[in-house]
Amino acid sequence: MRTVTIADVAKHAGVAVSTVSYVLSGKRAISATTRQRVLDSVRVLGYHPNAGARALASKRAKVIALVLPLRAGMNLPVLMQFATSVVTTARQYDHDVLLMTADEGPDGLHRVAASALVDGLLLMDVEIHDPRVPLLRRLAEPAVLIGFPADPEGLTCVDLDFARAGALCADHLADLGRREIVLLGAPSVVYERGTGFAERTMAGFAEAAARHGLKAGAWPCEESFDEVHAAVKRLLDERPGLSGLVVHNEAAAGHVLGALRILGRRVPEDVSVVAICPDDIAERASPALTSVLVPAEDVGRQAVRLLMAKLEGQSVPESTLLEPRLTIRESSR
Amino acid sequence: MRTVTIADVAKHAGVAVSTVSYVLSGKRAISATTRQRVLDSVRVLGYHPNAGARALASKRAKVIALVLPLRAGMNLPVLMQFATSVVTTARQYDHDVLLMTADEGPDGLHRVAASALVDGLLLMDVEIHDPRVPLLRRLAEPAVLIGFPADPEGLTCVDLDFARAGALCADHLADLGRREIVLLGAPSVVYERGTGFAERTMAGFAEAAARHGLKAGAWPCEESFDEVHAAVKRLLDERPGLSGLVVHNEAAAGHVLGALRILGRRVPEDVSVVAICPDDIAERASPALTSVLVPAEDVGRQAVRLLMAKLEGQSVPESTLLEPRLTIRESSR
DNA sequence: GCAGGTCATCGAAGCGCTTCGACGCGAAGG
DNA sequence: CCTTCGCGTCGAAGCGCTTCGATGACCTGC
Repeated sequence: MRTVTIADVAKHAGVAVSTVSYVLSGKRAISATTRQRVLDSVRVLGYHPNAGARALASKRAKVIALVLPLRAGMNLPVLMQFATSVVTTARQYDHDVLLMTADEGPDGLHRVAASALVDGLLLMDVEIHDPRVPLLRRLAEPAVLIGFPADPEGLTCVDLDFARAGALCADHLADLGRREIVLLGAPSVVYERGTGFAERTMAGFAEAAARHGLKAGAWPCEESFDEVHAAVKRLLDERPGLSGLVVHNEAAAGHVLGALRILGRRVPEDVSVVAICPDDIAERASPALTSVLVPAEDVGRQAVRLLMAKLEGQSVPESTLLEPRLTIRESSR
Repeated sequence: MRTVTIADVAKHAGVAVSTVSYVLSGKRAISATTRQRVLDSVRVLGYHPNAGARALASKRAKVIALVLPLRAGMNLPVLMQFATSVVTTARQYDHDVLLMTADEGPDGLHRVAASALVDGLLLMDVEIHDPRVPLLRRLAEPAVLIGFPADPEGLTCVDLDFARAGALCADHLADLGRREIVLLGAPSVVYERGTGFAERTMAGFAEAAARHGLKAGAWPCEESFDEVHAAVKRLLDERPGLSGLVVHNEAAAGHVLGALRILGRRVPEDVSVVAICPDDIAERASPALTSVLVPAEDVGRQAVRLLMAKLEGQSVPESTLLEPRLTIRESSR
């Protein structure tokens, strides 16, 4: 049983190969009757265009690369939601997704781009000084970045507006009458790596706190229960008047609540807690956390759309910031 | 700047196109001098073979599909480790990985296979009665499954030997002199879905417990802290003599320890706890959990190897069970 | 010293598809 | 009535690569 080719379809429908191609691509007008005949033949024979041949002739592989930082330190649920939404959205545009890990580095990107395996690139977890960015600028293939490098000039970047998110949290705590607040952030290694989003959150938070005249501070925060516990203990020792906490660290959020409980602080009576994390984590915590969600699905969808637009040759904004949304739950009032 | 083709390389090296091809594929003997000349030209010109053309001519895309269950209920870190190891291993065989979500279903598999987009398939999270299995049997493309359907006849399946894992846990607890033990498993929805590994663990556990003459039981277990807490409370009420616990649920493992602490049971003095989960979770828990790790990386590597072997036309075992390893930590003695 | 065999290389035929230019035909316009 | 146009369709030329058979050149061994 040989695989069905476009020539088989053409013969079966009694038309030329090119006619079948035009029916399938819609790039030229075809009469309704012919179109229907061809479509029927396609169905009857179970025809699927050969991806390689199509790519070769059209110079479009209909595949995009998704470069994921498959290493420790990232929040997995978010990554997954993101990946899912990228795959789903790409399929809506009739594209598939090639999975790459960041540790293939710039060479890997160059390889898939140069071999025309993919038409475009989606890079996640872009760092401030990302070695891949200079390459991207040189590449013919369009790319969309999740996150912002130091100089986004000429690139296309998408992200949650973390500065607004940080500010939103501070605003909320201020509204609740909390006067002394602290931001518990990512593990210190993340800051050292210069991942932009952590810093932008801090900046937005600090700005809003200052605007409200609050006493505010920001601490990095590790992810194991013991380390979180120790950090919260130190925090409460240094800031006995602490009444508001923003946790920008998905893995630590649950532990923070546990630590506060053990250390005799009631949430939300004594301390209001707000997290910047995916909804599922916030909801599962006890008490449920007021949170600004990282809209991983939106980011993925938006990123794919931008990439598709670029593939069409349309021009797109350099920077797309997604508006954060605060959901109020039990942990703050 | 047109992209460099094999013809450019041939001209630059002063040889025929086919010679370049043979140098690159190694499928025919080429003299050392010619080979070197060609390789130099490749380097100088920055040649990358066009993936589409290669696929078309050779009928090999050098891409495999990885079908991931990107939905709730799976353990994300494990999934990630697995995905990473698949991508890394595939690259070692000079293959790339196309990411697919399970929700494209059998049609999606058929599409990528029929369009020759991929040469083979790797399916994760195979269920007992998986609708994709009949399709796989019909497909020309080789496939490797992670997990076991009801009838693995004619397929190629890889998994941790969960029965041995369950038994290993029971053995360990018996060795410690624990006489009354319980297995806390996956959320009940997982059992209802008929995911084989959960049941096989239970079977192995029960068999070993019986062999040691232990009083044993098995409970499903949800994943939120509150539900875990409630379940553990109920468990202790019903089985006041409980002295050994096996937790086969990565998300709940940490919560179980917390619940025991709150309910006044010391670990490991009163209750020894063993988990079946990735090492990182076991290590991060407090006290650190004795655990049987799910060797996600091994599974991924092994699965890719099997798939590559099948692509070479070699015959491979229908079933590959990976031996579990128990790591003893603080939570049991 | 020549038949037979290697070894290294070449040329050309596809692989299955897209796309461009051409063509025939009926309708519209002069 | 003849030209012009546009619509629907066709044929053929690639796209860049692999692979098969062919061709010399060079050894062997009798």
